[in-house]
Amino acid sequence: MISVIKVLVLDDEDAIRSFIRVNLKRHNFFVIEAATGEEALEKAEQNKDIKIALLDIMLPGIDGLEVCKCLRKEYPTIGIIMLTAKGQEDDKITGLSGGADDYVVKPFSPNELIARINALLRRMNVLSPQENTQRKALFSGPFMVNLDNRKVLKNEQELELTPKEYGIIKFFIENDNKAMSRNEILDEVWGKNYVGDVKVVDVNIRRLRQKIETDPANPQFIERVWGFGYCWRGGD
Amino acid sequence: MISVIKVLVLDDEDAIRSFIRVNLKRHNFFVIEAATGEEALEKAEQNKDIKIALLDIMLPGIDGLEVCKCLRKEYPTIGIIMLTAKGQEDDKITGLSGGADDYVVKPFSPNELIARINALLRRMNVLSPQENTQRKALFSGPFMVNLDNRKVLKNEQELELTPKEYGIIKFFIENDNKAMSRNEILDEVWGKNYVGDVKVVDVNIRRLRQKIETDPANPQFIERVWGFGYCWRGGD
DNA sequence: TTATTTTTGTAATATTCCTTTAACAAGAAA
DNA sequence: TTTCTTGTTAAAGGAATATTACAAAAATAA
Repeated sequence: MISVIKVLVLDDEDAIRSFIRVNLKRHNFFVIEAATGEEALEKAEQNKDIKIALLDIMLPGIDGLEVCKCLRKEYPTIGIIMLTAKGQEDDKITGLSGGADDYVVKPFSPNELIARINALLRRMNVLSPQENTQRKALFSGPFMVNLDNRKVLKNEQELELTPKEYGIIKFFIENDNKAMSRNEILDEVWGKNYVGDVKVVDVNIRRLRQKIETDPANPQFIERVWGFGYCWRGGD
Repeated sequence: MISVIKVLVLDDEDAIRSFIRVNLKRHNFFVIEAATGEEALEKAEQNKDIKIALLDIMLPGIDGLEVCKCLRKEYPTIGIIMLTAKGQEDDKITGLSGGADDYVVKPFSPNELIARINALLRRMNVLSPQENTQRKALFSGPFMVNLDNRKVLKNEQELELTPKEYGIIKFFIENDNKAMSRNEILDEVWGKNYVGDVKVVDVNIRRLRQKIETDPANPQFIERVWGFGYCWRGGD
């Protein structure tokens, strides 16, 4: 049974809140937003079942650290992740000693944020075993790569991938929208010591396309980059 | 999630502020202007989320260096680029030791300024990965060359370029407004070992023009330089 | 172990797309 | 005009990629 997980997001920048909201919603989190420390505490009061709080440290007025301490005191079971800008490294320690469970350094990718939240949820033991496994994963478009059991889903549908195919799609999704040369793929998936023709990449790409593309003759996820290699287009 | 990046521009000359404003806006920066040091500090006070400050050094009253030091002290995470006039080279050291992150020597081209800002933003790590990718790009007039996924846009519209065409336009834009001989182009795009007629350059230029010029019969971006080669005119 | 299945690499062929060549036209300079 | 440079076009040629079949190797099961 998949219970909805409520996440409180505190950041004064609209753009960042919006960025976080969109990405959390995509992963079925219920998002509660706050632009100020006061608002955050208010929202927490109203929603006792918040599981995770994402708190920006740098804020006008009551800052993220204050909010962190208050939340920790009032709701000891809540998971707290601090959002810190690079260069505020010192704040990490401050944040963690202030009762936070983890921190994410801006800029973070949606996938990193999701990964941190999922990791924290796992540590907090609020997940059922199924959910627990489900949350060790990469996401891209309709794909989910479960790093735990090495299974890949497309639209909740399991794909039957071979080890090489799994390696390729994982590498691609880790490098969304970046053109990768055959040799980069070879080094990553086959290892730097591999001796043999680079052409193996082509053949394996072909097999992978056969399995993941809606119309393998007109690939939309694995794009070819003439004279260079291939490029993953998750489309997020 | 393209969050707007606020840039503070301090220069006493209207013309220069205007020049910078126009070009920054073109690249989706939010521009905050100040004509005096006092005004700059005021504006900074009002806009805590300024990411980048462009400060002219030579100013009546509080000069750019003073402003730099104040900003650095009050807002340590802000990125500071000094604008120095040619001949004030000494100021470079002064500027950087005063806490600046970079400097640009006047007169500068819009593209140089944008490139410096983007490079600094990347160093500052304030960009989300997507933005970061977006900013690993070259700009020239309506063109954007994404170095990450090797795509070229003209007015946000993707162009379908072949590898050679991509190589040529990239080389051109890296050398905006500089006449390039056929052999320089050949060496860069085809490689120094290439054996064959230099004429391939002409033919490929022709095809590239076909794809990028509004009126290929009257090229405005790729200009011919009689008896020498070609020259890119981004028009910034 | 042996047998069976699955996965992977190789190689040959086909296909598509890109590059080069070459011949001619047009334009500029002498 | 004559000569040289550049632009245009078409077609040949070549290179990169896709596809396929088969064999080898590895993993799995009996």
